[in-house]
Amino acid sequence: MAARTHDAGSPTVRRSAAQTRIIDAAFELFAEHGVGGTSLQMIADEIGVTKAAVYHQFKTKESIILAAVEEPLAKLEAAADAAETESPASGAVEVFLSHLIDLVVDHRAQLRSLSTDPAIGRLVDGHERFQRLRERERRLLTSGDDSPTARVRAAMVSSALTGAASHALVADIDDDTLRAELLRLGCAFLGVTPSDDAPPS
Amino acid sequence: MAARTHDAGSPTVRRSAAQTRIIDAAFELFAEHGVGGTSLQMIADEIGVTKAAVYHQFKTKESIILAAVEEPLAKLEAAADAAETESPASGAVEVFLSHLIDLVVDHRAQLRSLSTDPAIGRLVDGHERFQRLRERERRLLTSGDDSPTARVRAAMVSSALTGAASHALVADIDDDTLRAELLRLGCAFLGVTPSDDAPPS
DNA sequence: GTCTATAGTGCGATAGAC
DNA sequence: GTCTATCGCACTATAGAC
Repeated sequence: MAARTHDAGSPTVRRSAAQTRIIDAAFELFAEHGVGGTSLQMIADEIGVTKAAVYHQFKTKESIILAAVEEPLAKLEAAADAAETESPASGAVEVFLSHLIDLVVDHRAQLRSLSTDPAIGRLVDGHERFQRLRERERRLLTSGDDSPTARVRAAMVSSALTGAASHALVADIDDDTLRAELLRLGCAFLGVTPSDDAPPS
Repeated sequence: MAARTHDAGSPTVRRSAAQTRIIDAAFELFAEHGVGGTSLQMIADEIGVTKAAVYHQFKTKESIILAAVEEPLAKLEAAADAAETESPASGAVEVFLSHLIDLVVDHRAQLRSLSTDPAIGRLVDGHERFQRLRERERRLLTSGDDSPTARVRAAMVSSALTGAASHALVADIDDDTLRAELLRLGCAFLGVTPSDDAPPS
């Protein structure tokens, strides 16, 4: 079994088994074909039911998209929670990076396209809950520094972690190695000295 | 006028004015809605013609997608050319980064979603020309080092530049400042000491 | 919870006039 | 180079039986 630094915690939203199967299939298909390139028919086919059965669980395609991104975004919120709780605050960045890396490596086959899909972005932008989340991420990654350098650095590290975990260049690297390298290089880039309570190999 | 380190060079493919209008509109719409979320009708409406007029210029939607990504990919090839020509090779990485940064900042409103769009990825993967390009990018960014650390670092810097240039966090930073910061931070991350023949402010 | 069947719309693509 | 008109199909979404 792989070493894992953090646990997932309890689910934010209760769902039926049928709903879970739909959003799992949707999550995979959205990543593979894009949201705009995924039809309800493809989702229904994937789990072996008809479109009508899917519509019984979710009234619109939009609600499926929201449900599909709910879990990763909830985990990102949990990462911000854990980092902001850190005291003294000096370890906050590393804690946040560590949780963030768990998240992106968990979904390394999916997150690259999902995190930049315009349909998802537009949907998420409409929810203040997620706007608050982005503000928290910004504060954590910039440590409150509003200078261009700090903001560019924050944008780079955020993009680097999400993008690199899903990059073809690292596809054959196992999860544990990838997590360790991302944390080491990410901390170095931000000028943080990582504590070496590394997961055992 | 903004300071620019590199010039675009001559076009790789000759196109009619009508074709140029189509691919310009398509490029914007693909970035805004995703390839799967952009219809030929939307492209036609954007430039004020009918679908049939678009089909007269491009036989399929696929050919429009390919034409839309041709220019940025040709510029990426030019960046690899310039870097590989560099002698001694020690400056190759910085030259490549510098050209790459020009490219992503030029299209900072579009490249984030386009570079990860599954429809584009699938199309580009089918062309050996672009597979060769990815191999060249890999060699340039890893300096030939195949270790996990080097590959993760390469994936991070590649994702960081593309992602950060289009990131909401840096939307209000002007192009020149953004280019300078990306080059400085990118070089630092790769352990390259940038020559300071910076563009004049 | 899943099904068949269908409404209504928009899709990619084509034919042929101007 | 652009148009009108259209084909066949897939789409989101709904109604109602089981």
